[in-house]
Amino acid sequence: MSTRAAPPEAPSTRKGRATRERIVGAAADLMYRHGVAGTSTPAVRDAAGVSSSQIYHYFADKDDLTRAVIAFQSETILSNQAPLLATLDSVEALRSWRDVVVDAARRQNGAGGCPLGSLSSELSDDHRWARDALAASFTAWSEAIRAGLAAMVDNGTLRPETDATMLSRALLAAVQGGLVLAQAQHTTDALEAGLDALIAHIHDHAVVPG
Amino acid sequence: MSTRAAPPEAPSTRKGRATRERIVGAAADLMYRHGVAGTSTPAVRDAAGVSSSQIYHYFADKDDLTRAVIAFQSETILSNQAPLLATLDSVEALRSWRDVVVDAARRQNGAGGCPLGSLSSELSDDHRWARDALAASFTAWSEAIRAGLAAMVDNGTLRPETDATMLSRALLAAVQGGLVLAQAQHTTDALEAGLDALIAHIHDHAVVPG
DNA sequence: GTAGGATTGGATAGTCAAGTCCAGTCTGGG
DNA sequence: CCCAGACTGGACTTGACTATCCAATCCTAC
Repeated sequence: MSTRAAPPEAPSTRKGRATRERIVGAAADLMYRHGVAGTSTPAVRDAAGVSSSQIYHYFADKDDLTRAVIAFQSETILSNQAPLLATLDSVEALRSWRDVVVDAARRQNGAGGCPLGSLSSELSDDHRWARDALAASFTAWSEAIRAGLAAMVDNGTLRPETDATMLSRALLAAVQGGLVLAQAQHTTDALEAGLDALIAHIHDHAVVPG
Repeated sequence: MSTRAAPPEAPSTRKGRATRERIVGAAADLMYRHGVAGTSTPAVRDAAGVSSSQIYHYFADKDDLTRAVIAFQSETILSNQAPLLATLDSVEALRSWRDVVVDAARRQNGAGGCPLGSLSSELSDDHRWARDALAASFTAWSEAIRAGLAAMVDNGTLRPETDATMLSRALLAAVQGGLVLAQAQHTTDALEAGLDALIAHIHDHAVVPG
């Protein structure tokens, strides 16, 4: 219930911007590995190499810092995914997108899950502001997939009646669920199964050449 | 690092068993709604109508209580799912399983997500004991789905070469991912899209009658 | 009914995190 | 160079949570 206004997102000096970024980066890393509740501001302070007052100089409170972390992770993921999804022009390209996702999960044995998915699972129920931001990110992600599939319809790879919206939702659900299961099982089996089954289904809808 | 041994799971008196169950039930409910870290032992004490010492009489510490909650939720979910999955004998039966899952999510607007998925997302990275228990539950769940699909192969509904193992993993991933997205988006769109796409894919593999 | 273990109540120690305060240092425009 | 405002360091307050302790009460087997 603090009435203190949130500090501006971009500090006016170069040094200030660097400090703010260091704090967000350290917090994002810790929150990814240990959750928001499992990340104390003292831990962020040490990891970022700053002092307590810096954190509260740049952020109104821990919720405000968490907000910045959500924005940071959304930006990171979407900017990583966008180039891959913007060039979907064949089932082959879809498969290589799948490989990137699977490889990323495999590289860390499934640990961590999806940065957005983990944040959502922890925060969505109790914090409206977090849920809204995360829902928007998921929608943007799903929309990027949809646009990629739509391009495949446009270029004649997929039949015109393909429901790109539904398939993009299904693919994102498979990614999220596959990552949740990978986290517990330390295997990408479910992630691969989900994506492969859906891609096979999409392939069945491909326009048969000739 | 306490050296105190965990108390036995079943207290020797009727009253003791009832108290223990009340504590686990209250803790499961609170942890489902607010996460494990978001659930304090005082909150469990009040919700269960017991006093602090009861909790530590029946459980070695909060981790031990969390362990009991994981077991409770696994048991609850698997015993709810088992009857539906044991009778999968047609694509129609698969669709009604889908409806049960979707309706359950819709009834609470996606809030909460999957009790096991939420626990896993919060605990798997940091607590080996939790991850192992949750991985086992997910495996059992997936196996129940696989057995249902295998029955459909056996009775001739699905073609013999159907990969029931892979499809069961894909279905579970769709459920988990769909619930994660439902939690943020307050919509079962992704859950429905994932399950419907997979069921359509399975339907494509059904033995064509006649 | 009664002894002895099982169960219960509530106070409390010890720990740690969130957020505040203020004095001191840096930075950049004039 | 100089000053106003931006930035930094670290001690400190407050409050909550985990876990313990021990005396009192309740069961149940005998």
